[in-house]
Amino acid sequence: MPELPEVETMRRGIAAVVGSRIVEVERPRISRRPILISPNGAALRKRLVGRKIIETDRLGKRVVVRLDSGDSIIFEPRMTGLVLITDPPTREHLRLRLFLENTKPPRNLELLFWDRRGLGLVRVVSPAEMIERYGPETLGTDALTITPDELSERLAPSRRAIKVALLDQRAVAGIGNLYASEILHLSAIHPAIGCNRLRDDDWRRIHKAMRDVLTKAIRYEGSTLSDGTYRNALNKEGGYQNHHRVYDRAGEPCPGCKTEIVRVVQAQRSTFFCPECQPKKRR
DNA sequence: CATATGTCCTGAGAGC
DNA sequence: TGCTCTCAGGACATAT
Repeated sequence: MPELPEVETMRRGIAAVVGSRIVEVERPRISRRPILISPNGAALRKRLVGRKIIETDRLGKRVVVRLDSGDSIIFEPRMTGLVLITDPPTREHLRLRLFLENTKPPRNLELLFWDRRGLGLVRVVSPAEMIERYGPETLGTDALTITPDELSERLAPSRRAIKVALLDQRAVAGIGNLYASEILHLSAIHPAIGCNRLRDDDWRRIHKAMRDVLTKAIRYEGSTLSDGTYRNALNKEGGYQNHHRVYDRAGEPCPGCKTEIVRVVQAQRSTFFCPECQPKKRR
């Protein structure tokens, strides 16, 4: 579930690791199928041990930790992954531990990757591999920096439903299933309308709603859903779930007009919307 | 080329 | 109570 707000919260939460040096790498033994960590074993240790962390960043839904060697560590949480600097939710699903040392307090820290379902991954990439895998040819412009014009240029030619198109990371990076529904409700756009049927004014509303929803969700440190999986870097719940307008609220009243919120399935994913505030036909 | 569908995974919750 | 089944959706592979 971690989308842009959750991943940005993780990134901010690990700020204390900047300036520290990696002194040891541990891959805890797990009684289930291991996640992908690339490279692995001695090669991983060689790329990381002795390296200093100079910066943290975010690329769409991935956390980036930049090293003084020029390499970057990419943490990709996918569904249930977490990047933490404190005790993880359980010992059982701890996937990677980086032991850190700093010249100033906190002197000793750990940078952890925890993942219950194990769909996430960790990758150490060179500058060239960084561009190849996550450059502008592969990954779209970040949802927080894209301009209204670029958003419509990238999406408007498509015949896909707007909700499905917003999930395409090659077009715009960072939006997932939860925030796509929230953004379209705030924009008053029906989720099944084809992108090529939207007008300039629609794109401007979508762009504004996208910024408003994502920045507010970051302010509340993301959404921890009923399964309780998502946590910030200190293993604390987010708060934005209490501000969801439609997501996972089928049958409840729309916050705008009190009509019952509807759940439909698009591209095998749940979409939530208000049939009154987000009409399919517009006059 | 654009778009659609299948796949991985765990654990919560439903239904019997 | 305890079993089986379904579902949640990140990114990517494969199919149409």
